[in-house]
Amino acid sequence: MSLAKPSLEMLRALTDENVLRALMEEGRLTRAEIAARTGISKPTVSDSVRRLSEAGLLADTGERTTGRGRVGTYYSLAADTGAALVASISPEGVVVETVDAFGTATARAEVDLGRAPGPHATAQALTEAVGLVRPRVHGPLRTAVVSAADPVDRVTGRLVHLPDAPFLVGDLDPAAVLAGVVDGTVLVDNDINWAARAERATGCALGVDDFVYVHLGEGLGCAVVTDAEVRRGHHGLAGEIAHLYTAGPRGTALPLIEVFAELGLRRAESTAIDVDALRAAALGDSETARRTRGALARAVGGVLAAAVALADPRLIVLGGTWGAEPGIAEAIRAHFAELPRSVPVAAAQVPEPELAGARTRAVEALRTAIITTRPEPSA
Amino acid sequence: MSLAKPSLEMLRALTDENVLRALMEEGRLTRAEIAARTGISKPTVSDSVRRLSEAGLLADTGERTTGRGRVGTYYSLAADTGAALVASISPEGVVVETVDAFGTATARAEVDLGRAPGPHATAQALTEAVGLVRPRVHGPLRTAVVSAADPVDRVTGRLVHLPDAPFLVGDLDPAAVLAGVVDGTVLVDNDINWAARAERATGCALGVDDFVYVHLGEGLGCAVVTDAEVRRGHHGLAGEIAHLYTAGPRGTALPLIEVFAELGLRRAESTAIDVDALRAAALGDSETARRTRGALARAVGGVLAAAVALADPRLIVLGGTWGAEPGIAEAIRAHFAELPRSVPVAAAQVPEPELAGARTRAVEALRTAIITTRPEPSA
DNA sequence: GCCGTCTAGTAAGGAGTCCTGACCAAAGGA
DNA sequence: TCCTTTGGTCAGGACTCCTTACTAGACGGC
Repeated sequence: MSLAKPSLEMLRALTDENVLRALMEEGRLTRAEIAARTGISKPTVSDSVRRLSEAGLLADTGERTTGRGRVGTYYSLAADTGAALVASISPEGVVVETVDAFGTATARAEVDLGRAPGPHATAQALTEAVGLVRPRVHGPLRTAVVSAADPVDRVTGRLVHLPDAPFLVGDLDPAAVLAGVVDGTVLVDNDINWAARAERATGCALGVDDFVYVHLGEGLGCAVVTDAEVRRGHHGLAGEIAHLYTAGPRGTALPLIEVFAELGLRRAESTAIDVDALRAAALGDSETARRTRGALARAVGGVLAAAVALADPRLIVLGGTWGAEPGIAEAIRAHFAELPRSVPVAAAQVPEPELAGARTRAVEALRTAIITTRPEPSA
Repeated sequence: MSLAKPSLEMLRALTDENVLRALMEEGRLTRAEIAARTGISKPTVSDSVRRLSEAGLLADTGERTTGRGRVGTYYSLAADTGAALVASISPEGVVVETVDAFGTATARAEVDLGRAPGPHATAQALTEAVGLVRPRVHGPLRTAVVSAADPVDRVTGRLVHLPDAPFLVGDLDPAAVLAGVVDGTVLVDNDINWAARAERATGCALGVDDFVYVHLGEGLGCAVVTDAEVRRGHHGLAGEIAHLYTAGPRGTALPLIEVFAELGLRRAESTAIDVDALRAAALGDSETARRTRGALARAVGGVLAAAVALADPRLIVLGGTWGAEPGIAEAIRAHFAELPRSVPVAAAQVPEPELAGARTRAVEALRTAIITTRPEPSA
């Protein structure tokens, strides 16, 4: 780790960054307001604003202050500083959004796949959705953040098929599909990791630095958040719990995904869980439903215990199509509360969590992209 | 997260930090050498050296360059910039060292507890050992780093007793014991975490950003390293695997620590493992030894599989009094290699790993303490 | 033994950044 | 109409870093 070399240029860049960040957070500000917010003196802010305006990053909005005193000039980011692309990829289809540096979603398109899933159709759907939003945004697409419903290789960004886990979307390289339309980097991560980030930003894990998010849907997975970050592991496969040994319905040790096979809750010809069948089997007051819930709670409880032992979370969040289902979540919570070293359990609450998490990161990435580009004065 | 406000003072502080860090790494340097190393110009370095000398942080060593050209003056950290304390606490006794900002150990003392373990005797031993090293160091003890053979509460720094895990040292608050002799902060962590850091710094996990260190000794535990840091979790209890469910000797699911009870390898009146008995039972060519090794390998293998699923390490390191034992380690490795999603397994190799890891951190902490103190010029 | 060479360090000057304090411009209120 | 209030500019100064040129002084070749 080499230390940054001090220089006046670095100082000026820091001032510009302060000004830009203030405007990104507030939308529009006068120079006096920027000075008050950042603590930087008024003349210095004026200098910075002039530099950034000449570089094309800021623009006079045309608006003026009203009230006592001299009229102030509102500045804001220039209209063509660009946008970021956010995409969510699942076997059901593709959702694409664009966001600007203020975090405002500027366009959105959805393309359903219906009865024709698969990697090729998904890639086409992604291209189509991007084509729908592209004309609606000004300036370049400076970065993209993608959520995918399969494990993602941390280095290559490609979707990965693990043994004993369903391959929901299939072999796909989102970065390659987007390479033509997006200028900067494309960040791809698993939908569960994005959902966990969303719960931490705005949901039931608000501000919690250490928690585990367990996703129970067609696929099984979890996200481990420690020290305020999702930890992806070496390949990006941290939290792939399908093969984790836990307690099976007859008390024997079984890989988690096999529990669903024993219970007859997997879809034919696949390792994916049949969520409708599971709901039908586990919900209600019948004795068999109660027994199924118990089996699910024991199986999931084993996973939670392992997560607690290894990650020591402050909280466990249950998400996914059946994980957040009240009847089932309650059974899991009740069983887990009996174990030693139990931890509070909460249900996920953010809607479209994978998109929300990816959107937040996209705004961050776009902002740093804007700040780090320091082009020569254009005018 | 508020952004640092740019100022000339900050720039100067950065220059001083560059100069100090260069000297900390190299020991002694002339101003010209500092300039070459840091990329900062010679006049600026001369200014910084004058400032720091007047503040009492640097001193002319009296040494001069030899060779062609004008004689240069070697500067180094002043002798009284202080030292850091490193302590290792285990039921066998206490080891205390002092280190200076160059990372050199300047004094060492060991106090064995022999047949009188327990928290009270340990606290006394710690005080005694500190008393032995204290007169041998110049300047203040500006920070301390402690390794303890029990789980450590991340917030309070106290040793913690978990259900179903042995309490080897016992109820102790190292920071309170050291409060009188150490000026700055006291950082306490579990010995296994320190050992993992040591393996990453100099051992078999050199430079690996994601790995899991499994400690198999009297107690059981592991350290999870992701993104180049040991992750401690909310309470600091990440990696406390004694209660993790795994495969027992008869194929049933059992908490890891119970496996040793079933095998008759625990000490009387305690949940601690009888390492001598374990060695006697598991080593050698007999059929029963082979069977015991198999049982151990299956039990540990379940833990490794859980760690792989949740943390996705690039490597697994086996440490501890019997975990690094070749015969047993090989059995574990062979069993684990058969599982899906297997990962390379290595044996720990750093001697006194908990002390080595704590020492490295102590040097870092001491260095930042020196850099952040910016006292008014003393002369 | 002398002189050129080479290197550490200093001096002078300048460019750049930020700040303080004074000042100016213009709108609203009394 | 005049005063107050506020955004913005101007002038001057403090400070930091850099480049360039220079000095001090020891080594090595002849």
